[in-house]
Amino acid sequence: MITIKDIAERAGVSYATVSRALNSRADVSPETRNRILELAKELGYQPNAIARSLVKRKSEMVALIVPDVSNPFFSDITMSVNEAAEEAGYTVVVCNTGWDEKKEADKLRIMQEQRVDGIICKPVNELSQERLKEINVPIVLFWHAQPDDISYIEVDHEAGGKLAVRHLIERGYKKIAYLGGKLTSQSNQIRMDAYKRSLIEGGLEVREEWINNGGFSMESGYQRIGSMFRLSDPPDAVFCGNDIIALGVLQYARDHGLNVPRDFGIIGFDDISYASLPQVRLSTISQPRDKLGRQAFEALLTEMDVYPNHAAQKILVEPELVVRGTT
Amino acid sequence: MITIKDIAERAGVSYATVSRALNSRADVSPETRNRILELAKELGYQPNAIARSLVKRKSEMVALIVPDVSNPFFSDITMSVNEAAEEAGYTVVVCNTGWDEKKEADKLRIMQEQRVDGIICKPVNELSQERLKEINVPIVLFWHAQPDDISYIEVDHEAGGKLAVRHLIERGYKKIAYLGGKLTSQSNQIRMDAYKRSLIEGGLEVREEWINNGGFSMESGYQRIGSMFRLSDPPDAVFCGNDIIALGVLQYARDHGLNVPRDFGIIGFDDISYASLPQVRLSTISQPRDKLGRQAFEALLTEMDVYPNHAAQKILVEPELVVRGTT
DNA sequence: CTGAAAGCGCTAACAA
DNA sequence: TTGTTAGCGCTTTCAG
Repeated sequence: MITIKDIAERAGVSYATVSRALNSRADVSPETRNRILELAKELGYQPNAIARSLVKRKSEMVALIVPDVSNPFFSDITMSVNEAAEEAGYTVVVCNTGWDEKKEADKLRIMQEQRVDGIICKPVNELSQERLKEINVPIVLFWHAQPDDISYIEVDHEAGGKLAVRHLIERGYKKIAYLGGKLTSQSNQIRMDAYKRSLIEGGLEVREEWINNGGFSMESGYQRIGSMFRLSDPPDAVFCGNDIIALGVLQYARDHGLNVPRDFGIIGFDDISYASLPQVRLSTISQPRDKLGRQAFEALLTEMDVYPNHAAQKILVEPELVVRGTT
Repeated sequence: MITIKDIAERAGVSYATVSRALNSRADVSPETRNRILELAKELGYQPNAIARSLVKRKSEMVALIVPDVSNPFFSDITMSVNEAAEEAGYTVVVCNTGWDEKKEADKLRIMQEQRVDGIICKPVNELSQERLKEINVPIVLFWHAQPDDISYIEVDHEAGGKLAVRHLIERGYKKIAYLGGKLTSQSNQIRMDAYKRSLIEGGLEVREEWINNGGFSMESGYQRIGSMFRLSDPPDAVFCGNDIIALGVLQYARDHGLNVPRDFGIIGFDDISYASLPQVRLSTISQPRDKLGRQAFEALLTEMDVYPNHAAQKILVEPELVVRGTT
């Protein structure tokens, strides 16, 4: 591997001069500059970013830590964060926690050891105060974070929940169920609360047996709606905590000959790409992933700017109702 | 940020000793070892991976360069590479090229400057000899690479193409079209050749107007099958270069009241997760993404082992026919 | 405009 | 078992 010293030797200058030329600083004579640049190209010189990072104390890398890259929602987010980062000259390290808090802690640690300049993270559960204390790097969360000094960005789940339930009510459904994700998920909580409130506002009853929280998977949705249909008084519509769950429900409906949306209404949350597929056409609450990703990165940028102070940005992105075939 | 020197000072030892203790090397007395470890924890010491990388000339990072992370196929690959890498103690940097060769070249360069220990790459097009020369890092490609000294892993597209077309013929379709991806894509070429050969073997005619190559998107599939249906003699089945294209075709069929599979047969390639969705049920050729990802990383590991020599692994993964509702 | 020299934080000989 | 020392490849004062 060839270094600036090699170039310096051949050019007959000190390696400090090479460094200056390569970084196109003004205080180098055009002649030596060009000579060095040519030599660098000729020798196939590749700057060592590691060495540079060490002295500059900046890696030009940011970490994106998500629970599941293969989940379309997060892969869209990954995409848009990547785009924004690239424009700003940053490289993104994508980490997968697999919804495992231990792994999450590991990734958080590893990324700090790698001295990334900042972290964007969708935590599995709420990050404890201790864990937050341990993080001494600019960070932006996809989460309704409580601490004042932490920046977050999120969709307005409250508004989203209302949107969904009101829509169901307008469509004439009377027995609306909620099939949520993990109970520990705060956004799930918020959606569920909005669900309950909207039900009451709409003059409908809140029935505990129509509320169920569990995994964020198709299988889980399939299973859980199945149990609900075995109730003596089953629901006639369901608001799902995310589209994946809704897809499971749709599959169940299909397998059991239910007519959607006539006999049973389904609305999801997220608007993942599946949702718009032919013969899926899931009604849902759209989270604008491109906006989320971009804004998250921009928030991180300003956070990095003011670090170690905090910009404390609290960004709430408005969701949107998308009506398709299942309601 | 606290360093080993800080710890050394407090512990009253040289910082070399601290380094030894922290790396749990044998030649440190248990007492000093424990003292140092405690001190490190107490001070919240976080090793600087950058500094370590600089001296060890290893970053414990590998790059995964793909055209589109948000494409379910690649996000699955990303997932499985990630898993395998993690088990081996590596961190994965995921890069997105957006099917843009210029960007690809950039990413390749940047990753080398970051001194990743290895690269797994799905090139947009075939990498030129020059470009290959410029890469002085262990690399594994998702591609039928020609050079003897380059390792690659790929699905056996030839076998996949045969599988698809033979299946269509068995089902009784007589006028089978091919809707491929970019003509410059070698795997697309191979599938198309297999398509033609299988047609001939099956006693069917190869008609140029039933062959069309274009973008790997739903929109593209939708548009292109539309043009084909406007032919005076349209096809009665189509083998699509990937599932995304097939999804576009399915949408077209649905929008135009075609009965699939009775009037028109559709088979895709990849078996992305959409394919198994309720009311999609796309017949397809499955590429085992978990296996692809894992094996790619393992190949990279042995490649890194023997570097700068080459292991020259040529791995062909067998695809599988998955029959669902569209054929 | 250029060179000398001091580090960035760490590992790894080589001595002691 | 521990300390001393020389770097890894680069940026950045500070002189000249």
